[in-house]
Amino acid sequence: MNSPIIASNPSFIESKDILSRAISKHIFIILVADCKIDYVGRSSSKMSWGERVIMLKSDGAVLIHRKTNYKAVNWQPPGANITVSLERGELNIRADRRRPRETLSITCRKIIFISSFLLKDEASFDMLLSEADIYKVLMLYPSLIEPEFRISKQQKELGGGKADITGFDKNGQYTVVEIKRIPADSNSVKQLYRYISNLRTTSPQVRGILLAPNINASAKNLARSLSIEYYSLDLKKIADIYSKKNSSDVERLDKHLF
Amino acid sequence: MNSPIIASNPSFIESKDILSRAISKHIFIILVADCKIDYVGRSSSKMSWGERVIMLKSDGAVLIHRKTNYKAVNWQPPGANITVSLERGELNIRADRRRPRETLSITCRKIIFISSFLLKDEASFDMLLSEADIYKVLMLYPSLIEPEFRISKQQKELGGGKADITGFDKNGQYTVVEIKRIPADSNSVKQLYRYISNLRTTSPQVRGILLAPNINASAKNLARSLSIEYYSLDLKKIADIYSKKNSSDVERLDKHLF
DNA sequence: TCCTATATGTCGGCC
DNA sequence: GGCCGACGTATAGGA
Repeated sequence: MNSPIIASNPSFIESKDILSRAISKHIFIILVADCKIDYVGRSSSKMSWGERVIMLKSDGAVLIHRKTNYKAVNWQPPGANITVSLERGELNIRADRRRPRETLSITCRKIIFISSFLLKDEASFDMLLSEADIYKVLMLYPSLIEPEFRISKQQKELGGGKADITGFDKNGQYTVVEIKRIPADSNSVKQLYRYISNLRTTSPQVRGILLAPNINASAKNLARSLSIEYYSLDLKKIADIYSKKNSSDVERLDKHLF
Repeated sequence: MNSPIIASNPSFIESKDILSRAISKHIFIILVADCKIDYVGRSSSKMSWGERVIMLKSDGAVLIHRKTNYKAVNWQPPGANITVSLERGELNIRADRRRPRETLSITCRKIIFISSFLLKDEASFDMLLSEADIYKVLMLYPSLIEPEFRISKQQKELGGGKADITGFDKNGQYTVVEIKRIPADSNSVKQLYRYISNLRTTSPQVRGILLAPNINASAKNLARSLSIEYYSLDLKKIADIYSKKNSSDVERLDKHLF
């Protein structure tokens, strides 16, 4: 964090100066202002005067937050072109993007507070136990799926980069395994069913196994009616195995599979 | 905006004081801090030290923003229980919620900036031309759907409170109309197909009409193969009609249909 | 409470 | 760049 700028009740001239400079230098800006908002694009919206918190990020993202709710009331994703102007005694901030063509206009009649600064943040964001992580562990220990389960050498591309496993059960029956790291719902069942339904036209005994930490009642019923099996997945056990990856084969899997 | 509090480089003691007071009084807080984040819940994530912007809102919503991207990297929706504590020389902010059980922990080793204030904002947020708005206009002027189209007195509950219209075309053929205010995709087609597919088992000539400002190529193909018709919807025309609602029947529709 | 469908969904994959 | 599918999706509305 170097050279933060903080100004309370700045004039429009001062505000415009701070904003223009910060925007051109891709510096983070927080603004608290009495403003009105116009958005036109895929949808359109309008909001009249009120005090809101506005963030302008270094990548062009724009966020307008009201006093409640966790989502921004209006926004522009990264890459927006941000311009600032003084018009009729009001400070206007516009954020435009093409494809889709969308414009966001913030008209301020009073700047309560403005701050701009650089954020030093190089940390990685680690989502723990992703579906891909579970996949890696199961690939290493197929018996976690089912005793004597053998994984097919050729992993079918089941669409959309999904981390699913195909193989053969102890009776040699071809089996498709779908992994979820969150409770399975009827979509999970339907998805697995889509995968195996055409396989079943030629060999009806193809098994579909859904592995998830949990399943809701309707999904369970749907699975039963579609002859899809559900087994609960012990995420803690998987996490324990995964956490020992330092000296283990998970690293090799990382290299070879991803 | 009354009595805003702004502090640069506050001590932990001072910060905790400001935070505790603001949280108990449900006052908006913006915090810029060098912090690390732990989230455990439906998923889990971890992020080590870095400078981020944190918002604590009056309704219990918590947002952690990094220097880029328009979405918060971690968050807690409204209703979270927020607690602040000093532990081992670090300031910890926890936001917990039940159902689903989720905890978000923000550990700060340096507070760069803290500000708390009330936001005066009573404005309404107006989303213009919703699907329901289009529905109202088409209910008033069925010929916009198709010349001589007659709307069925009994609107079928087609599921999920959908703003869809059923009626009869100029040949007396039963027709289901699905309205989209954004470009139609294959989901739109599939949805309409689900509605009419069982109707078609008894009367195969039932028509399905998809009305949208636009349609993508794959959806168009899917529609053709499922014998669903697509017609483009002139949103501008609809908006023009809708905007004249003051003295018109749209108001009556508002009262009677919603 | 659960289920369903929408969303300015966003995001990331692959083609 | 577009299409497709998952997401800590969130969110609203009905059963």
